[in-house]
Amino acid sequence: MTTIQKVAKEAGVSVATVSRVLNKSDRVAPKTKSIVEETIKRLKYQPNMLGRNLRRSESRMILALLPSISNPFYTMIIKGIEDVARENEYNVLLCQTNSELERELVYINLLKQRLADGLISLDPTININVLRGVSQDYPIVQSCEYSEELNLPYVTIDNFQAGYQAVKHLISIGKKKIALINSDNKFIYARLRQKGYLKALEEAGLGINEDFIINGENDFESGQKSMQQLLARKDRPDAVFLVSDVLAIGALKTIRDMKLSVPEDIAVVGFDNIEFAIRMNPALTTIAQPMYEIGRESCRLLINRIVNKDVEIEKIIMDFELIIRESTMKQVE
Amino acid sequence: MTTIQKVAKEAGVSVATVSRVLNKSDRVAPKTKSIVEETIKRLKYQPNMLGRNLRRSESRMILALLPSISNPFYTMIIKGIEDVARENEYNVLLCQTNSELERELVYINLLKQRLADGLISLDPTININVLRGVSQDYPIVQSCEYSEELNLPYVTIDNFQAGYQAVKHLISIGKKKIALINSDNKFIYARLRQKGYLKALEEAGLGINEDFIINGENDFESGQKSMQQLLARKDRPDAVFLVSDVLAIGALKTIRDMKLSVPEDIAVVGFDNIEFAIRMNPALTTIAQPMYEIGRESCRLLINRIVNKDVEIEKIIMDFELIIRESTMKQVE
DNA sequence: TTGTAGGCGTTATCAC
DNA sequence: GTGATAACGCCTACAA
Repeated sequence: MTTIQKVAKEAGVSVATVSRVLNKSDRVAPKTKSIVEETIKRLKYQPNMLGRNLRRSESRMILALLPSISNPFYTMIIKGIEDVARENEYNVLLCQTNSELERELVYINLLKQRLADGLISLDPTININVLRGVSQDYPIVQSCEYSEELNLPYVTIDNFQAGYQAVKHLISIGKKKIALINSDNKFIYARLRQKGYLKALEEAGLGINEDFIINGENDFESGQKSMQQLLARKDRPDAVFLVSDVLAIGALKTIRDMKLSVPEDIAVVGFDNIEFAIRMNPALTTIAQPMYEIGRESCRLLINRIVNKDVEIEKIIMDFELIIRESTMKQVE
Repeated sequence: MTTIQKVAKEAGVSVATVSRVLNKSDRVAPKTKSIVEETIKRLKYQPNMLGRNLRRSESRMILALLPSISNPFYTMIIKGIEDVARENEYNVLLCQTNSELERELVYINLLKQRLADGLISLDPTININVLRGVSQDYPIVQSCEYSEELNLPYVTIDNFQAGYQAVKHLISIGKKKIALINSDNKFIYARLRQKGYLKALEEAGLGINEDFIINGENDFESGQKSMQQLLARKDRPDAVFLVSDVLAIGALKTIRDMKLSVPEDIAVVGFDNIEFAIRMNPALTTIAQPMYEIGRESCRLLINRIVNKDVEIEKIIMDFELIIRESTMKQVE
């Protein structure tokens, strides 16, 4: 293996000089510099990051904790995180927790073992007290899902407003019996979107039917099942707001199986605007979050904190957008 | 920060002893051991992996090179890789190359910089000669996509047989004008599946129409466009085999837009059996690969090679399965 | 401008 | 069974 020692010897200089050339910081004579650079190239020398990392006491690795990369919701967020990381010469370790506490702890240990410099939490099942403890010692940023109790930076959208707008839209196209298929209320986004849903109904003078609110997992399966449950009722809803496109895609399958039509029998609004949303049959009305930007901002905040532990704690609210498609529109024949 | 030194001092032993306890390899007196363990717990000591990695000259990090995690095709493969990695105390860095050479090179540099111990290549756009050069110095395994020229371990399925079976199925349901929407022929899987397609047609005495074979990108967009191209023809096909479900989903959208029915007007067979396939309208007939197992095997081979550079070069062919669904079946009303 | 040398935290080879 | 101590490869005062 070519080490900095060999380069130094070969170039007839000290390791310090080679190191200076490598880190282009210090002043080094142009002539010496070119000799060293030539030698580096000739010996195909690449610095051993294991040595550098130990010396600098950093890993230049960022953790992104998420339940599963299979959820298309995370795709663009991850891309945003990775882009900013790369711009700042960090690598990103995607940590699939499968929402299991045990896995989360394994990854959080990477921080303690110095294998990662910071962590972006995208969906914590973790005990809030554990997170609080860790966040005192290591840089942590919350993305999308967050806890106000923790005084940590986060990036999110106004989920209350988003839920409110989604349901207002359904009301505006004449729907009166609007159901909500939500994920677990342990999530702050779930609680906020539900609040928005309730506010919109109240404002429109539509009564609230508790049976029209269903909480469950956030996957296809659950979307299908929850929809079945709603459609089995005598007084079935004429519209449904689902807190994710994945849920909505599951629901669309159920609706199709029951030979009902969208949006005539049931209008459907999803959330996230994942790639598939526009390709569904019918194309899905949904709330678009600026996922790429959310990812970028999250990573920016984290790196700020890694570089300067005492930087101001930013809390960023991004804009969202309601995208109206076939699932709430009369089809043009 | 708690270091091994502090633990040693606190426990009244030498760092060597603490290290022995940590690595549970060497014999150490039960009494000493328990004192050290107690001290470790009390001081909440966690070994600094930066130090260990430098000393051991390993990073315990595995690279998985793939174009994009957004392609659901990779989801279960990645899970398989990660599971085996974790079982062997490795971490996996998912490297999205976006099929750009430049990015691939960045990640391959991580090997040279000792930040990774090995690499699983899932879709190389990289120059074969570059890969050959790297593979002499570092452990590399090819997964799904591979090059026979490189004498490297790989895990894949019999893509020729798979293409052959898919098209035979279409023939068996009475289709005669069968098109192929393929990805780029630079991929070995693309060439093999095409060969299978041709063989099935020839065997059935169906002529080959060059215009029925379309090569393009492997994404929704391309599936949509290629299908448009086929349906614009006067003698349009009555069936199409697409080399990925993602392409097929795009194609289904086009077919729907044109108000044609599946499978009556056009039967559709995809490839990969991604999660969405069964949830499409109509549900998609497809070839299922044992993706999770492919991932596991790939990682197993890689770790074998990391541990022992001179281990036998295994080449593993896994089984596939044709899954018949609505897109090639008369709908039961 | 350049070189010397200490140390980052760990493991592993010697002695004892 | 245990303890010194020398690496691993790099960076960075401090000297020169």
